This record gives sequence, structure tokens and C-alpha cells, in this order.
Amino acid sequence: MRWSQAFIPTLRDDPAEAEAVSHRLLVRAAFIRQLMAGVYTLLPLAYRSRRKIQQVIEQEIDAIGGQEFLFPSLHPAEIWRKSGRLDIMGEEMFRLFDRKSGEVVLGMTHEEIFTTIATEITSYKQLPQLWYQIHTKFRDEPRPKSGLLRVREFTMKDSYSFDLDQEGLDKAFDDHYHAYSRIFARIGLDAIPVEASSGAMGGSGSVEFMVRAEAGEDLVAHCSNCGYAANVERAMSKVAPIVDEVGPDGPERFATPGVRTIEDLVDFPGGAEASRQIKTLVYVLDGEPTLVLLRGDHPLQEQKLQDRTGAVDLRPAHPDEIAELLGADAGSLGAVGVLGVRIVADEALRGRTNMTTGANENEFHLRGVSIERDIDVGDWLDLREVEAGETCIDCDESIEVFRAIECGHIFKLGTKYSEPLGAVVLDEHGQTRPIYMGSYGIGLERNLAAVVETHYDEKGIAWPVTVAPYEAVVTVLKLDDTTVAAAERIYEDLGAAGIDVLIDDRDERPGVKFNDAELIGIPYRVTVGPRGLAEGIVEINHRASGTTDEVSVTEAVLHLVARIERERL
RNA sequence: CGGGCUGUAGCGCAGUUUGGCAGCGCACCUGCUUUGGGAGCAGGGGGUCGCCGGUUCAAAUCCGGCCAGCCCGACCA
Repeated sequence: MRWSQAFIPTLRDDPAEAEAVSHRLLVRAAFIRQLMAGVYTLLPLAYRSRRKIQQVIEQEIDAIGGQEFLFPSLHPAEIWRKSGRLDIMGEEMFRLFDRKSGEVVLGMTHEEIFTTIATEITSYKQLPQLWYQIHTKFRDEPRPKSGLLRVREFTMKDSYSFDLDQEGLDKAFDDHYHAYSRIFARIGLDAIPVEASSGAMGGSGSVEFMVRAEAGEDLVAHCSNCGYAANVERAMSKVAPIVDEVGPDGPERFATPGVRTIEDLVDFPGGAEASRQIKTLVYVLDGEPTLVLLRGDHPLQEQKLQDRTGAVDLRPAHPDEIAELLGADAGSLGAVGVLGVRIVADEALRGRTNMTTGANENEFHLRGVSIERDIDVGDWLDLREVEAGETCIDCDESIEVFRAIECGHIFKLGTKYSEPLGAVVLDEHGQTRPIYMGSYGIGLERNLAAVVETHYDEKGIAWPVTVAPYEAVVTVLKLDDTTVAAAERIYEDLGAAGIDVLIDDRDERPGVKFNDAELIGIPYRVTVGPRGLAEGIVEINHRASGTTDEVSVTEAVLHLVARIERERL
């Protein structure tokens, strides 16, 4: 490609609205343009890079036996109703009506649609099957943000495995785990597999592939000693045991004027330190008010509450609901003596005695509370969110918590979709059995952005060769006949050697060309100028390291081809 | 959905307080000079000032309504 003919509208200034590094650089370096919130046009550079990611994915999924399909984006709402997810997905699903007033939705994932085809699998002899597609997903995100990191229309590689039993599913899951690890490694992402919540997907287990980045929206708890890694939506840690005094025979009520928060009570004379308080939160789980108890200094992890209780719909109770239920306002709530209301408590509270909590009367608290004696706990659950510095659940080192981008997610679905949608086979005994399914997703544009988030410097992007829109650029420093002829020769030879190469033949000053090449992040630059040619050399500059090698004109192409091929993975 | 901020040329912004010619830088076009790290000079093109309505002799500017976008939170495979 000739730069003079290419549409690469780089910007001199940072776009004002872009905050995340990848958003800022992808706009400035002429990869993307926004059409509306969460919807982006991929310009030719981005499309080239995305295609390279796509090729890596196809190679690796094909390698584990994947068969590529193309499924529609328009789905009848009916099929989503059948699986029960039409309501669960709520407003995140784009909905429309066709001319016959038929209700139609845009696909946000494809379990249901793949499963309808899978109903044509009728015998265990046809299993296992591994099907996938690379296609557009539509999700009406409440808050699209950070450029390509969270959008409303994007490309996903989604695969679905179909097996006779759990053992088969475990293998398909394992195959994907390794394929994903290879995919991320090849595109230059240091992705950490972490235990994850299955959320709205359901199923028995899931692993997310997380890339550490400031712009990430997830939090990962990680132990560098033993390698334990989990999304904080699931992560566990050890709590140092607390030795309580036995305390009085029963709770003692005392006045706490002005106390509204855990902190207030810590400072209040006769109060208690946070770890000796019981925090009482009121949630509404599928319409049922529920008291959620945690140690005073432990934050609730809402996803855990949802996962552990199986609630579909979960929200904090409104102030008036709280007052009606307990007769007091937030700040003076407690579970002592509360009957007929579901109470769940965090494991860290088990066995604790002589604690302090609200009395369900404004500005009064109770001290001397022994949890198991005084509170009718229905379920003991792991509900608290781990924090950096706590002790690893698997060893005794302390864990760190960092922000990360979810670059891939693999799920064991079991029979969650095959049963309601009737995807069954006859086994060798002639018995009808639902197919065991797994589903596995990678968001292509998000991965593109994640690569930028982890490969940039003050000059711009520094793509790995595997994802770069062009592997090399030949920069022509002066448009005189000799220089142009030498540069064209190198450009032709690189192209003939199978290198994705761009020649910067624009009538611009060298500084402009250097800056643009560095901004868009082309891994290698061959600088061809009269000064070097006079000595028979050209320069080969490596974007990521900034190093420059002088190579003779005759050896330049071979030298560069060897280096690029080494990095292609 | 709640809070904060912003909509003026392709990009970055000033002008809005106090109503009175729609401006600046970059980018773009032409010419000349220049040419190893975002050139200089001269000339030029490009605008429903987010949209609708109101006030006024006159609205980018004041008033009302709406829309869009960004950030924080809620939410979210």
C-alpha cells in the first residue's frame, strides 16, 4: 500500500473526549471513528488488525476441531422466551418489530440459536461437536465507554461445544482453555486465567482471561506466590481469626445519638471497632426482602450475593421499604430478634460473640450480641469482597488486587440450554439424554483495544507484529529519483517476500513521516534517505525498543524478513 | 436511572458573563522557498454555532423544551 493513496487520517491533537489510552490512540492514529455512543467505524487500519486477530483465533479454534458457521443476527424473540432469557436480558437486548408486528431481537449471544441447530444432532455417535462463528453482537449497554473496550455493537468469536456427558464437556472446556491461552499469547496479551462468576450465562463453572490494564473494568485478586487468581466477584481469602470475649448473657441495648455509620460507631464512646460490628444490609432478592449480614469492615460483593442465593433480580431495598420492614432507618439496623425475614450472613461472622449491631430503633444499638445465639441466620454464605493485602486462600502470601480487561470468557453450561430447547441424543442404550454444552467467547475489538492498552508509549501505539495493520513501513526521506528508486525496490521485495508493507511516499517532511509511523505503531521502519544511500545503507528501526540498525541496501530485505518472520508466532 | 461536565469548520479550542461582522491554531487547496524528527511566506476554500420553540429591531450569546456525547456511580457475560 502507498501511504499517499491510503486513508489514514491521523490527528495532530488528542481527541478531547477520549480518556482511556486505547481510545485516545486508536482515534488519533486513524483506526476508529465514533458513530454514536458505543458504536464505532473501523477504518482500514483497524480492520486489518482485527482481521489478523481473527486469523489467529480461527487457526487455534480450528486446531481443536472447531467448525466455523455464520449465524444470523436477527432472531425471533420467541426462541429467547423459550430459554427464559428474554426477560433476564432485559433492556440490554435490542428489540424491534417486523412488518407483521412480529417481535424480533438482535443477537447478543448465540446459545439459543446454536442449540436450535444442535437439535438436529440425534445420536451420541455424532458427538462431540465444536461449532463457532465470528460475527456481530448487539448489546444495548447502559453505559458504553472507553472506546472499543465497552461497546454496543462488536464482533465476537463465540464457540459452543456439544458433548454426551460431563467428561466430554470437561475436555472441550480444557481444549478451549489451552486454545485461548495460545491465542492471547500470539496476539501479545499477557492474559491470566481467573475463576469467574457465570452471571446470566448460568452453568457450573467459568474462567475469564484477564489482561492487567488501568482501563480495565474488572478487579482481579491474584497471588503471585501460588498463582491463585480470581475475579473479585468470586475471589476468596483467609481472614485472620478474631478472639472475642464471651460477653453478657444477652444483648444490651444502648443509646447512640448521632451514629449513622460503622465509622461513627467506631468513634462513639462505648462503641466498637469495625471488625467487632455486624453490618446489616437490606436487599430485595426476586421480590423478597433479605437481611445481609457482614462484618463491619467487610464490603459486600453483590455478584456473590446473587450467585450464592440464585437470585435473578437483586437490588438494595429502598429507604421506605427498610423502614417498613425493620422499623428503623439505615444506620440503626440489625437482625437480632428479627423473625419471618430471610437472613443470610457472611462466613466471617460464624461463631462470633460479643458483637455490636443496630437495634432496629433509630439511634440505638445492641452490644454483647452472639451471632448464633441471637440471630436466626438462614444461610451462611461467602459474601464479602476480598481486599488487597489479605492472605491468599491457597497459601499464606498476601494477595494483590488489580484492574483488568476481560478478554475472553469460557463457560461450562451443562444442560441449561439443551433441556429447555430440546437438544437431546439417544445414547448407546437407546436412552434420551440432553447434550452437555459449553460456550466460549472472545470479543475481537476489545482484544484489539487491550493490545493497545498494553503496547504503547508517549509516541503512540507499538503493535506486536502479529496484530499490526502493517508489519513494516518503508519511509522515503526525499522524493528524488535515486532515493525513490531504492525505496521502491525494497518495498517491492518486501511485498514479494510476503511482508505486509506500506511505503510512505507522501510529499511530507521526514519528521511528519516518522511521527505518523510511530503513532500508528508499525513494528518496523525502513528509513531510506540519500545520506544512507551514499554509503550503501538503510536504517531499520524497531518501534517497540526504539533501536535502529544500519544495514546494507542489499541485505536489508533479507534481514527484515527474518526478523519479522521470527515474531509472527 | 442519579450526579458532574460538554455540544461553535475534519481535529483542538476562543467567543456566551454584558445580545450587534462567526473567530484562532492544526488539517485542507494554490504558488514560491524549504527538506534526516510535526517548515516558512503569500493567497484561498470550508459553518443550519446540536435541534425545536420563545423574547428582541437584532440571538452562538437571554428564556423554555428536547437531543446527543464524555466522566463518576448504579447496571452489565
